[in-house]
Amino acid sequence: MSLEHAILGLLDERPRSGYELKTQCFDGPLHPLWTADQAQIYRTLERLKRAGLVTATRKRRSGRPDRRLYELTPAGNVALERWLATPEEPPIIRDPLLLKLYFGEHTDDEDLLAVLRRCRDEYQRRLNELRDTSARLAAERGLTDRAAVLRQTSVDGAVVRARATVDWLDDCIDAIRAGALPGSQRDETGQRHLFGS
Amino acid sequence: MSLEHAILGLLDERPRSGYELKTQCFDGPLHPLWTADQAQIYRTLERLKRAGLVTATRKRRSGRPDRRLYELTPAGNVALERWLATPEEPPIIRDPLLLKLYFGEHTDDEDLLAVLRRCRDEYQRRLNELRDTSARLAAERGLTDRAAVLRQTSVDGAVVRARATVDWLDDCIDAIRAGALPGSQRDETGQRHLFGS
DNA sequence: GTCTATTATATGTTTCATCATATATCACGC
DNA sequence: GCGTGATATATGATGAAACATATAATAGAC
Repeated sequence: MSLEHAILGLLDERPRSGYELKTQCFDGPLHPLWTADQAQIYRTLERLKRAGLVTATRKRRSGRPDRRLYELTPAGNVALERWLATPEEPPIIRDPLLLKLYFGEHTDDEDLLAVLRRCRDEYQRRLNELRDTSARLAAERGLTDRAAVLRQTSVDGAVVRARATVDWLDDCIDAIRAGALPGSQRDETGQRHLFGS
Repeated sequence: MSLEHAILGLLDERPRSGYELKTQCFDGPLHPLWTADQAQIYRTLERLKRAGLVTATRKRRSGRPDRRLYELTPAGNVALERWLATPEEPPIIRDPLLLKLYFGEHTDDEDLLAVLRRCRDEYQRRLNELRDTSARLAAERGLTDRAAVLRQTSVDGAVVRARATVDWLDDCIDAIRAGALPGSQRDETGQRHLFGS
């Protein structure tokens, strides 16, 4: 499971608590790349501990509730490195938006546009978030820092997809607004189309 | 759930059996957009039947085992149209490849390249599959056919992402091969980098 | 002193997806 | 007549993710 290894990667930097993993990592710089539920994080930490890949130590702190600091064991480090060097199939993407277009024959232009615009705005929001993350990584980094360059590369991978999607959605929206869909209210003649001609 | 509605969309064209949905649809033209396990299809059909959105009739056929033909009820049609016109959040994407780059500080260049190339090849394979699907849709369609244009648009949405991803991976692979990563065996000086300068 | 927000961890339930496996009919080759 | 492959449906087990809820300590406001 990838979440396990994401957590191992984060603990490889330094020991952290479940709370810190959630609030400082998965809700922070990692958010546009991988999100995780709080419940899932604690259960995964427990599982990693049972597997001997991390150890936990309870820390008492004045002024705050106790917390459990997790850190990598040598076995955890090995598991992380092995996972990092192992090629993997890219994930299967299931996007309801594509289905709504695919089956959209009887949906009218206005409804289609509403569906497309909502997705466009959300992809734009994610793109902005990715750019923020990228800027923050750039600010932290030294130019000879392998880790920082790889992080930017990783964020960049998410950026190119988000940008391609926003551009495609903009094209779709413009075309439909121009009445390019056959059978639309704006296309009584059937002469103009999204594709071809 | 989107699978439910994908099935409603397919049954809206014509009545089909579970087997046909699997072999002719989800393993066919729909494959690059949405895949579904056989077990999941039959269980979803059962659920749609219990919800009154489809009806099933057992068909005896000489030379073949019996099959159950499912068709939309009026309620099923309403549910489909309502879903189609409802905007929805785009899915959260969790891509292990991005994590492997993000945490790749201690991975050496050769291992990184192997990971990237494997993903590149698989995205290229998917891109080819999408182009086949697109070509088959284009061959079937009349130019004034709203359904056909929307299907091509939908496939096109998947195409632009796959292409953007392949291009990005090509850039990454070329850069690493050129020794652009700080700390790599090929970059003893630390002077050349993937980003900046 | 009580209420609220923050910090911190934990458990129960449900849904979706995958995998494995079971079962049955029929065509066809041999 | 026996195995094999295609057609066809179904169930059990498991895992990943989401959502809700519970609990508890402390700080600070009022």
